Amino acid sequence: MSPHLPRIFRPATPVDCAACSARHLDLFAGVDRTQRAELLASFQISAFEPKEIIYNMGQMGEFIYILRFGLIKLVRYSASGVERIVGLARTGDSIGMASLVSVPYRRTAIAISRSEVCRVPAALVREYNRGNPEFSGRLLENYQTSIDLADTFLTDLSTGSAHARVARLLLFLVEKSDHNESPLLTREEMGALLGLTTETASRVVAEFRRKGWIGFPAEHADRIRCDVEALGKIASE
Amino acid sequence: MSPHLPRIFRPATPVDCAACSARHLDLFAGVDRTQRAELLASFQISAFEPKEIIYNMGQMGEFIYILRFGLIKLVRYSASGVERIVGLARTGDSIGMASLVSVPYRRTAIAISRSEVCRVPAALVREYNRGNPEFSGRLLENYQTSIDLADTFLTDLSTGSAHARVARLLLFLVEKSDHNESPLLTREEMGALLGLTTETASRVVAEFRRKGWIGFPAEHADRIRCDVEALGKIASE
DNA sequence: CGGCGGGTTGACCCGAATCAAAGTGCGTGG
DNA sequence: CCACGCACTTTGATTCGGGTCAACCCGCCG
Repeated sequence: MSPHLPRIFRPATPVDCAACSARHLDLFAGVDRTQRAELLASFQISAFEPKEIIYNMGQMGEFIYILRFGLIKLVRYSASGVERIVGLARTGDSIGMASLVSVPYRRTAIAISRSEVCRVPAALVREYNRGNPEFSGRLLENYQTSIDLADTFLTDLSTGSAHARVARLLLFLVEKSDHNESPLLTREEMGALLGLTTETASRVVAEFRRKGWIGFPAEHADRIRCDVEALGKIASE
Repeated sequence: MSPHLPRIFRPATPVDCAACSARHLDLFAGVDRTQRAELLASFQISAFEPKEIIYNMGQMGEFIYILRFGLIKLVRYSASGVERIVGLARTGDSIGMASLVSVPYRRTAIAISRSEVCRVPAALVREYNRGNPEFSGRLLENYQTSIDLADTFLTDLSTGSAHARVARLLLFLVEKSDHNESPLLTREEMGALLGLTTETASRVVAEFRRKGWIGFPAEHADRIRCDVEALGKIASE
C-alpha cells in the first residue's frame, strides 16, 4: 500500500509452479518438466493489490508477466488523459509481450482484483525460443489470442446500446469463471471498457440488479452472479 | 468481376519482387537475396478489385498474404450481420496470420481499393521460421503491430464525437500516404470503422468539405486531400 | 429509359452525456 | 466510540448528439 517502495519479487519455487493454476494454460504449458525446472530459476513472483501498476506504457520493459491468478486491465490514455481499457488479462494470460520485440510497453497494466504474477525475463524467452523453434508457435498463438480479444472488444464491447454492451461484458467475464460468477469491476472501469460514462454504466447495472438478472452473493461481495439466460437476450441488441 | 470463378494466381518472379513497393517493409524484408529467391518460388500474385474478398473468416487458411499495394479492410460480422471493420492493411502489411497457428481465419479480408497481394503458403513460413530462429522476431513484430493497430482503433476511432472520429480516421489514412492524400472510403465503410451510421459519416464528411478542410483532387477522384492542421484540432475533441 | 448504388440532406426522436445531489460503506483521527 | 471525509454508487433533471426514417440527387449501366 505504501507508495513508491521498490516492489518485492521472490524467486519462484517448484512448489509455486506445481500449485499454479496457470500451470496448464500459460506460455510454457507445453514445456517438459526438466526444462521447466531450469527456466523456473529465473522466474520471480509478486502479488498486486487492486489499482497497483504492474508496468507502465512507454516504459522499456525487460519482462513478460504470466498471471497466476486475478484480473488485470490493460489501458491506454487518450491525449486528454481519459483512460480506455483495451484489454483484460485473466489467469494464465501472458502480458507485456512487447518486451519480446524490444519496444516499450504499449499499454499500462493495472490490477483490478488482487493478482499474482510470475515475472519472466524477456531475454530468457527469446533465448529459449532460439533453441526451441517449436516454441515460437506458442508465442504466436499467444499473440493471436490477444488479437482475437481486441477484435471482440471492438465488435462486442464498443457497439450497440449501453444495455447490450453491459450485458455482453458481464457474459464475457462470466464465461471463464465458475458458477456464473465474475470478479467485480467498478462502474468507472465498465465505462472505460465499454466507451460509456460511469453514470450510464451505473444506471444499467442498477437496473439489471432490480430486474434480478444479476446479484451480489453475500459470502464474497467482490463477485457478481449473472442470469446468463436473460443477459443473453439483451446482449443481442 | 464475374462471380465464383476460381481466382487466378500467377507465380511471382524476381522482377515482381524487385519492383514490389512492399519489398523493404514486409515480413521478409530482412531475408538476404539468395534465400529470398528460393522462397519466391512458392509466392503467387493476384490482384483484387474493390469489394472482392481475399479470404473469409471461419475458413481454414493455408496462406498469408502480403499486400504489394492497395488498401484492404479486415472485418467481422456481429450476430445481427452488421459489418464492423476491425483492421486495415496497407502496402507492406501481412494479413491472414491466423493460418500460421493453424486456426481458421478470424476476420474476412476485403479489398477497398484495387490491390495486389503476394500469397505465401503458411507451411513455408512455418518451415522457414524453424530453420531461422531470428525470423520469429519478425513474426512477433508483425503481430505486435497488429495489436497496436487494434488498440488505436479502440482508443482513437471508437471514442469521442463523430467529428473527432472522422477527423482522426482521415489523419490516420493520410499518415502513411504522400501529399496529405489518402485513398477514399465509402461513407458506409467509414461508419463501419468508426461505429457510426452511414448518414452520420456522410454528414460529417460533407461538412468538412464545405469548410474546405478536405477536398477531392480533380486528377484522381479516388483520393482525398486533407488539411492536416485543421483536422488535428477537431481530432483532439 | 428505368433501375440501382452511393451520397446528401431534412425532420424527428431517443438514448446517452452532462451536471448535480444525495445515499452508502469504510477507514481514519479526534 | 463517533464523526468526519473519502470513494464509489445511485438517482434525477436536462441537454444534445447521433440514430432513424425518408426523400431526393447524381452518375452509371443494362
